[in-house]
Amino acid sequence: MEFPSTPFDDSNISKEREVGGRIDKRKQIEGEVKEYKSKNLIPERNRRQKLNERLLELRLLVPNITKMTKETIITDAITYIRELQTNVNSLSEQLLEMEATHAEELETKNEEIIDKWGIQPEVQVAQIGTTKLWIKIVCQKKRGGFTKLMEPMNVIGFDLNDTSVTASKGALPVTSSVEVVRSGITEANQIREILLEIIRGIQRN
Amino acid sequence: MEFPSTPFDDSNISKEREVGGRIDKRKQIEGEVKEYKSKNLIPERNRRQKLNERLLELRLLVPNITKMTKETIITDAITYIRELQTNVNSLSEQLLEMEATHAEELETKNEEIIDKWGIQPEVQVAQIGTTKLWIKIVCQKKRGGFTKLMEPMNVIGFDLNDTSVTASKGALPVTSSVEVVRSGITEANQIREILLEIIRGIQRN
DNA sequence: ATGCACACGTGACAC
DNA sequence: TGTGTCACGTGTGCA
Repeated sequence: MEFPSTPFDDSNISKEREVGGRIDKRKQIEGEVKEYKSKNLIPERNRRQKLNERLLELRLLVPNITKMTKETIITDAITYIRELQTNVNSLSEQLLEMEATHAEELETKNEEIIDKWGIQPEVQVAQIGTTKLWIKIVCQKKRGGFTKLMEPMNVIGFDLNDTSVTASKGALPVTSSVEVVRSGITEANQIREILLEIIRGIQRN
Repeated sequence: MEFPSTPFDDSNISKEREVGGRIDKRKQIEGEVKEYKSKNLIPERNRRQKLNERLLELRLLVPNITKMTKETIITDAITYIRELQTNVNSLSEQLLEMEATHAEELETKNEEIIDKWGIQPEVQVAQIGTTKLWIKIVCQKKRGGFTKLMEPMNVIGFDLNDTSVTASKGALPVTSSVEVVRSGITEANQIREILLEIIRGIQRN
């Protein structure tokens, strides 16, 4: 990284360079030695210095500097800001688009799977009492599927009461309140897995 | 949107304001009326004007301006640039991360599906000659699956030669060169769909 | 020599 | 009253 040119500097400050060519000339003309200083002099010097410091700081922040002129520093900063703004815009656009396509792709994949393999079985199990469960099952409708689903549950040791089956197109939602009659299994998640396996078996055959 | 304060302006240019307090004083002192103008005067005016224009342009580009001071314009621009830079960084990071998680999620979903339903059947069909096809099938390995796959193909009217079956764990890759003996179906994609349906039927039962 | 960029000191002006 | 910001014209050095 090399700077294109020498920057402006304040190193001449209070050097004995004939600054502004002002004081000295006046001295020559008037023949006086009265060194008048404006009360503004020092604050103004500080102001200029601070401004230049800020300018250098800005220059440090902006890459691809062409020249070290005050004007070009600002101009380059302007183009750089524009660049950054468009970058931010395009990036957030990409992000949103990607989010959308992501969701869409997942949806497409789900549809594709349903199309190929039928509805993905869904099982919720909630333990109500010590021996009581609430179960919700959604699986693909199939000929004789309901009895095929109920049979193994009896085998496992579940006693169903208050079972509601709402027939919908393609899907078979079942909610049931279950009394666990003879079974050591009481952990909801475990029961859920077992039911899922049963349903998959039915759905495959 | 309201500007916080009056901007600096160049409207005083060439007004009869005792600029710099310089010329007039000199006139008073020397008693002459010679209106000396530095050759630098006009270019310097233009330079200042351009610089201020740039400064205003910069100010226009930066939101959340606190004051209209030259220094604050630059300072605000600096903080704004920093802000934009961090924005760009975080956005591109998010983008990359999202890309990664996206791919990962799809992969997870695929694995999940394979775990639940077995390998997704994959069929490629390429027509070589008028009655010759090249077929590649990858499906889940199953007991008696191969013969179950071959039978219906004979029924459809395919005559298999140069069939290669490479047994792999879980998967059953089959590549085959097929002579279409008695069948009106010659469109590759159509054949592909039929084969897929057959495989799905096998995989379900 | 010609133009350009700069720092300088100053008066004016606003708050 | 001061305190801060500005535009101005200028002299200087650099390319």
